[in-house]
Amino acid sequence: MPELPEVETIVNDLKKVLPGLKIRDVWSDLKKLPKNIKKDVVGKKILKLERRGKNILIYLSGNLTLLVHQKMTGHLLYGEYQKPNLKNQKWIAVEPGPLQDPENRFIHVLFFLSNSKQLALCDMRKFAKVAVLETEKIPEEFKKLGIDALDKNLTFNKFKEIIAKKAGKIKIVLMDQSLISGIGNIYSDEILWLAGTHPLKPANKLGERELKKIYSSIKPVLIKAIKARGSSYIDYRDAFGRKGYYQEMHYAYQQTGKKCKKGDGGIIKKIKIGGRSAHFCPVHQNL
DNA sequence: TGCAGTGTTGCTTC
DNA sequence: CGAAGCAACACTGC
Repeated sequence: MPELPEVETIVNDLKKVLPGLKIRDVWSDLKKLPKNIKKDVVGKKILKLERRGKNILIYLSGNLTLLVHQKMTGHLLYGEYQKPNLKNQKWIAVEPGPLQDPENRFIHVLFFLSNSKQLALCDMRKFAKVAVLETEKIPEEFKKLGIDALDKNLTFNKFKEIIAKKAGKIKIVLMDQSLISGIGNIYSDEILWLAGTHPLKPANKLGERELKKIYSSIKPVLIKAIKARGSSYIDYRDAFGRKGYYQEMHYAYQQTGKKCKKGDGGIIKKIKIGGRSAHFCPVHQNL
C-alpha cells in the first residue's frame, strides 16, 4: 500500500504523539516477528521518528531503532484498543470514531505505551516487516536504498545520472527502490501521466526533454499527495484511522476507461508491466 | 466456485 | 551483473 506520501503522512502524525513515551509491553500474533523484540524494546523510550523511502524508523533509548516497512497493506495506527471478549480475539478501538473502522480486525502487532495508548500495526496481508536494530547499524541496513525522491540533493543531473543508462522500462525503473526510493505503483503512474511519458519506454531511450519532464513531475505529484494525506485505494489509513483523499485526484491510477484529464480525448488504458498494473493515456503518453 | 487482481520486496533463475 | 518471474498472505469481486 503505502508509498512515500502515505508513509510521510503516518510518520508526521506519529511524530506529534510518540516522542517521549515509553514502550510498556508488546503483543503480536505474527510468528515472523524477531524473537527477542519484547525483551529489546520494553522499557525503552521513543526518541524520534524518521522516514526513509517507504521505511519508518522509530529511534529508541538504549541505541536501538525499530524499523517498520508497511509493504502492501500495513499501516501504523495510534489509539487505544481492547479485545472485546474471549471468543472474539479481534482488537477493537475503545473510543468511537475512525479507529473503529472494520479494518481494525487486521491488527497484528501492538506496542503498549506509557500513556495507556497503543501503537498498532494493522496489516491484512501480513507482508509488513518489523525489526529491531542497533542504531549504529542503520547505514548498513540502508546501504542499498536509493536517494529519497524528496531529497534536496536529487538534482536533475543526479536524476539523469541514476536513470538515463537503465535499459528497463521507465515505470519499473522509477519504482526501483535501489535507485530512487519512495515511488511505487500509484505514483509512478501519476508521475508518468503528468510528464507525458509512456510507461513502457526504456529509460535509456528517453531524451533530455523527456527526462526533464519526468524529473520535474516527481516532487509536485508527491507533495500534492502528501497535502491530500495520501491515497486510500483499499485499506490505507493514517495514524489516526482516517482515509487520505488523493485517490480522488488521481490522473491515471485506477482510472481505466475514464477520459484523460488533459482533455486530449484519450481514454485511460490499463496494461500489465512486470506483473503490475500500469495506467496511462494512449494519446499524450507516447512510446 | 474459482481465479485474477491488490499499495512491496526479495529471492531465484536465466 | 541486470532483468524477469514469482512467492510471501488474505481478501474481494467478477
